[in-house]
Amino acid sequence: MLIAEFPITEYNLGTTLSCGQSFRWRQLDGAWEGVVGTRWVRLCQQGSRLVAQTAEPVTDWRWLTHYLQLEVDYSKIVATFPKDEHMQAAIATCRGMRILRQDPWECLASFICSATKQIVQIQQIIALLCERYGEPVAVPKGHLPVRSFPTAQRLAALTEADLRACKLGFRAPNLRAAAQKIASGEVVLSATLPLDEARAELTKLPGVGPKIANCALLFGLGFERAFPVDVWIMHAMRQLYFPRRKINPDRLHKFIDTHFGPYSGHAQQYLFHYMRTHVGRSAA
DNA sequence: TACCAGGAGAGCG
DNA sequence: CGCTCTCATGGT
Repeated sequence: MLIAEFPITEYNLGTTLSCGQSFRWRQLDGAWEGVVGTRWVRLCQQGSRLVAQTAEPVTDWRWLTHYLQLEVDYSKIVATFPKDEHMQAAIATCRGMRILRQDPWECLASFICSATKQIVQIQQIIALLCERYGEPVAVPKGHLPVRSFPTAQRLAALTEADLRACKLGFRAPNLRAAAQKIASGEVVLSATLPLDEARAELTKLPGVGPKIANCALLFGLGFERAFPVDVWIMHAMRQLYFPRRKINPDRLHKFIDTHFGPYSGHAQQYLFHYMRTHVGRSAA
């Protein structure tokens, strides 16, 4: 099978693939093209069905349904979000947006590249890394060649200069060292440890602090309570939840832990996308 | 042009 | 502990 259809409800594919949790999807002729693991795939949402096309025959589609989290009950998650006006506005804006389940290494490495970069630039950096150091992936006839995201082993073998040439700047030594520690097993990407321990493991890596660790935990390792706080979320907190009040970091984390519920990571992504698309960064 | 970007970490008082 | 500075590069 090169083409499969999946019934979907309350799923917004476009928003999900372009909201800043992943960086390799491109919109082309009303469809989305990307690479999941080592497979090229084209996705198209037609109302309540999702059409997926691959380059090579597929019998087991779980790699895709798991990545897209198609089996997840959307309304159950949104029902746990707080009922405050800002969250409700964010839900209205982002309806159907899902949290993906990405490859943990690709996700971690991508967010190591993301530090103080705009999303467009992150996409460029990752495109360069894949183009130069990824493995070729099968594509349909006549399609431009595509490569997978480079493994930790591959990046670990590069020089800092190789990475700087991919526009990583001061992130280059961090990505290199992280790749080496993951490749050697010195640091483990665990989806089964308690959240705090999994985060502590990740922050052993150079260039990985709480924000980037939480991104890897949420988008790659399935920790749905991991709550990345970047500049946009700080704007949301200051502008929406603590207007004209000084934010004490300790109090902020208590608020985050208690206010947003068991799927706070999802709620975070709603606020992030809402701020970027409908509120803006003014009055920071 | 000046400011800022899905930050982290060192140095300082 | 809390603040400031630096890191590299390019978008707006």
